[in-house]
Amino acid sequence: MNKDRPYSALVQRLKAAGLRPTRQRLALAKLLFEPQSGGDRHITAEQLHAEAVAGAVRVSLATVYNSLHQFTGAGLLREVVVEPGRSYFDTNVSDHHHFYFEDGGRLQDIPGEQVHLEGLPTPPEGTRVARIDVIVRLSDGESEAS
Amino acid sequence: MNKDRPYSALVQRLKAAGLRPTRQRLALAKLLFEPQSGGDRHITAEQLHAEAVAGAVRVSLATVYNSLHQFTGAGLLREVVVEPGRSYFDTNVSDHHHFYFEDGGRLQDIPGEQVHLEGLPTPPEGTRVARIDVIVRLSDGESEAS
DNA sequence: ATTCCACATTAGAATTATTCTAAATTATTG
DNA sequence: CAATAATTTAGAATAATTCTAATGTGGAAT
Ligand SMILES: [Mn+2]
Ligand SMILES: [Mn+2]
Ligand SMILES: [Zn+2]
Ligand SMILES: [Zn+2]
Repeated sequence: MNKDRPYSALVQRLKAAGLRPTRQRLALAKLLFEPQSGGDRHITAEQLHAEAVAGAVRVSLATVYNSLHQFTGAGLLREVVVEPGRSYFDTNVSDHHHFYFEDGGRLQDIPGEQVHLEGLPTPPEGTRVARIDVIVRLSDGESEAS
Repeated sequence: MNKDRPYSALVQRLKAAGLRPTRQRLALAKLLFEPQSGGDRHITAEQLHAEAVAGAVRVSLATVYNSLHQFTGAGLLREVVVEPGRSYFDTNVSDHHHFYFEDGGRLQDIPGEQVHLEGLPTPPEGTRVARIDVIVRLSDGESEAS
């Protein structure tokens, strides 16, 4: 609605996270949190950098890494590891799980409420559960008939 | 019982997997599958290489990587990814899950039977579930009182 | 508006885990 | 014992990520 201040919501979001709303962070936040094609995103640093460059945003890869980690620290993103040597950053920070398509290397959300995990042992003394990740790895091919 | 042929069981295991029982593979298999301190192992390539070297086994890091991947391909090991840039190889190839201690970077098995996962959506057409990983990430600190 | 400085960005080098290459070695077969 | 194919290996190469140290900038204070 505000064509005059198209970034004001994002500016607030960054400020609230204690991050200065710089040109680079703002542009990256826009790509991450306001995608043209709605919905949540699962993206690597390299991919985001490529998008930025394609969108005529001047930003270094180092800054993309910095920003992704800062956003993650601030709870705006979540880091998901499915393969050695590749980190995905997830704009969906709610409790949820993932399908991982092993061929294409794509992630797809599984809403957290609909999954129930039972029978997990109590965590050892002196530790607490920081997070539970469920990753359903999918490969090509029809599933077996029952 | 067989002091004469202490490796015969491992030799069979490798042969059955279509892998020549070379000195290197045998020594690595022994470290992996016959640990002094019983129980399953979660180990990185670097760690296994260090153990081998410490045990006066001459083997290159490249061969450790090769062997770990060959063992994994043969179903003798399973690869577990919990952190970007670090692969653990798991001697427990049964269906099971993991506690991950974020501070020390250690993995601990959670038996598969005792955990029940319900409400997972059906995998998309043309795909099948290759594996389901549940990783319970633990950090230091007492858990909240209820 | 100008100054100031803590915070932010950046190019490029460095690091880390892993893979590749091509030559030397070894296990098995005949 | 060859002969052959599989295996090992040192070292180079790659890929993702982090680090360094120099430069730039947002925004508070004047
Ligand atoms: Mn990270
Ligand atoms: Mn691998
Ligand atoms: Zn997600
Ligand atoms: Zn395990």
